[in-house]
Amino acid sequence: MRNYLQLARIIGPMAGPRWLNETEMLAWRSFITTSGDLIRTIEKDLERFGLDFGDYQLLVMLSEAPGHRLRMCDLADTLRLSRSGLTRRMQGVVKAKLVARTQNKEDARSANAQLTPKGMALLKRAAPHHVESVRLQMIDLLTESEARAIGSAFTKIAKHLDAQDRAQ
Amino acid sequence: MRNYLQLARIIGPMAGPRWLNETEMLAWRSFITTSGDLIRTIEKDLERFGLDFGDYQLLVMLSEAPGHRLRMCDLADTLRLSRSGLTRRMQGVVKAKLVARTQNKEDARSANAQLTPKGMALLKRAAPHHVESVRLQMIDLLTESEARAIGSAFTKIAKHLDAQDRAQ
DNA sequence: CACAGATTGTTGCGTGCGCAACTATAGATG
DNA sequence: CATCTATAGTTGCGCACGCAACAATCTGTG
Repeated sequence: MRNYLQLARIIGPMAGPRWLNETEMLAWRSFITTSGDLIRTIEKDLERFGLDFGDYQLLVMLSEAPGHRLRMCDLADTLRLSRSGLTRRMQGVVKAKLVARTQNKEDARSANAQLTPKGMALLKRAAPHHVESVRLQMIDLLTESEARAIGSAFTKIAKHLDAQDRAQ
Repeated sequence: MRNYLQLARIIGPMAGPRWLNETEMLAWRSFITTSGDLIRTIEKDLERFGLDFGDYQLLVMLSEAPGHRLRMCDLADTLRLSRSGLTRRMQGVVKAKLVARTQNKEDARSANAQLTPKGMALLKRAAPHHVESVRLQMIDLLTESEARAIGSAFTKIAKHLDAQDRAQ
């Protein structure tokens, strides 16, 4: 019993839950409740191009890759999709001729996703509207310092998640 | 042609896309890529209680409602679920006896979701771990001013989405 | 070279969700 | 009071996704 009391003194008063204060609670709750609504709204603005948010992100990632091309598994990683999830999502954009499947000369297991000229053209048409939508629903509502804070905050969070992941 | 040039002078240089600057781009991209990862990680920490993130939010909303009880449609609204989505989600928590369906005396169309003592007990057990998880993965990584900025930013975004919604 | 283990992509299956259609009830309007 | 419209909840259906199992291929070690 004395051991327990000593431990308690070391790790604090029962190490009781460190509840969130008002500022922290607002940060967490507003983030949780709003982020989904925000993304859904921005996704709606993409509908007229026949794209959903996942398709758009896929096109963007390819457009930024060397040769407008990525191995399936690398693309899955950047999109936070499982390999099977990407297989299914590819079916849509391939059918729409926005992306083509090509084979990888160096590794026969692997396949490439290759942005087609049609896909690039659609992306170029959609991007200005999408950016305007992101501005209207989010960015233009923020002060400079809020934008900076969000950037630094989520960058830190991402680094932390990554480090944790790497350590299994 | 002269008309076009005059118009251009009025609305600006082709009203070309207002691309995001570096700060804005970082805010948007870090938010988009990280928020999903963050939520998935926090959801994993809830698994040992047999809850997913949706279940947990449902229990929290009920626990904060008067009488630990909400009409189905009000609960659906707060959870950002469709009515059918809530019907299905309820099946899980009702089967687990965490929530009970009760009838509404004032409106026979309507049903109530009622948090059970067992549900409340589970929430009380899970909450400290969940809060610790939220701290570890997000809140404790933020400076005071970042937390404040995220709170005010997402609150503004939510208000704006709401106002837009109300105006159809 | 042979073969064990890792990596890549696909498929079957289960799950969670939204939409549209439906039923039941409430409220409004003649 | 009759009826018409709005609201609450459920069900059928389709879709996107992850997991586990699988086939094909690559890599490393003897």
